[in-house]
Amino acid sequence: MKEISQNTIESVDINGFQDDLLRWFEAEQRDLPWRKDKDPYKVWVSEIMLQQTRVDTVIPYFHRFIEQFPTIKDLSEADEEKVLKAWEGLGYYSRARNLQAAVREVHEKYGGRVPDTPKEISSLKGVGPYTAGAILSIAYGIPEPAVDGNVMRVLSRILSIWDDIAKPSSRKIFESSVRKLISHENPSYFNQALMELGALICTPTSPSCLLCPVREHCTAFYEGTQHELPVKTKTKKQRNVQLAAAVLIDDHERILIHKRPGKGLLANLWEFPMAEINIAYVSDKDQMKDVFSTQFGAKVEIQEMTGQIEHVFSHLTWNINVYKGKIIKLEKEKSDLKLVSLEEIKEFPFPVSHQKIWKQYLDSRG
DNA sequence: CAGTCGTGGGG
DNA sequence: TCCCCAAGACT
Repeated sequence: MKEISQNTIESVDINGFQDDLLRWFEAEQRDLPWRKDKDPYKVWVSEIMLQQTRVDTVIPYFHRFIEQFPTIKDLSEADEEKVLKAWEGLGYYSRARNLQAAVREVHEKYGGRVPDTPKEISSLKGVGPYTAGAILSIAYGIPEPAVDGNVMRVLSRILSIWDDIAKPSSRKIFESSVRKLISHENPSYFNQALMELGALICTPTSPSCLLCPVREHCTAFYEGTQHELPVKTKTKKQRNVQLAAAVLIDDHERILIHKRPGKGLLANLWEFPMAEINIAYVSDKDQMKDVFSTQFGAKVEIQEMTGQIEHVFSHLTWNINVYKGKIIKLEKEKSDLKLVSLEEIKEFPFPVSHQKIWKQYLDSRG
């Protein structure tokens, strides 16, 4: 049996820890666009974008989003299609739809002022325990915990907490730790500093303990267990889905696109007509014609298979056979089907997988 | 709780 | 190439 210490929070010099952490953050924090002011709306947008997404990825999206939707009123009045287009490529698109729904609620119910109580802010769509604490502390200076993956990693090492951070129930342990450790003079910087430390120093695989401003407070550093913490069980591997998609053109050079359902994977994004196929079949052109005809009520002619696309999601992989074809006749108007020109297609939000399809088509077309 | 929900970068 | 991951929330 491994001898481990646990819950050493009683032995932590809380004031010393706060001082060392905050001094480091004031000197070393990155110059990030959402740190220019404390506008709760901008803090909110940044926190939603940063969910499961790297800082470097978010930066250009944040700039464009705030330029296009500078205030809560602007985002409230925007078409969802525009919002999704601004989110295109960022992933987890329900974040964008939930953000707009929540912003509309703030606009109507709170007169455009982001609420500053845990109860009210947590009731907003897309605002979970982490985001609630982040907005309350960063925008309003309220000493609430904001426990993300960084904070769990950092505190698991400092306090030698061996609970599995993959389990939802573990977050409560870290929240209660933060409540004991948090600076009431500057909860905003305290929370941001814990995350910044996790991002820059106390990294997952090779933490830079010799550069760490709080290593003197760190149990894992003393015991040499920084590479064993945090404990995190791994996820199981995903399944594969075999699909066929087609770029279908009518005799006016217009392209047929399909709007995905409002729930589930890539909800409300547009795509080229696509259907799941049985790998057991040899998917020849005649069979693909039937697939697209029945699925989309369109009389089509498939010319050739132009390529294959593999796209990996968190929990599944798409293998897409891509076809090129012509539209003979659309049976009737459907709101989720549209014929668009080469110019118009740029206005619609597509998932990255179908951006690949479009790029491949344009290349093959010369 | 366990599965769903994206994407691009890095070891 | 493969796998893990990165400032989580929802069902």
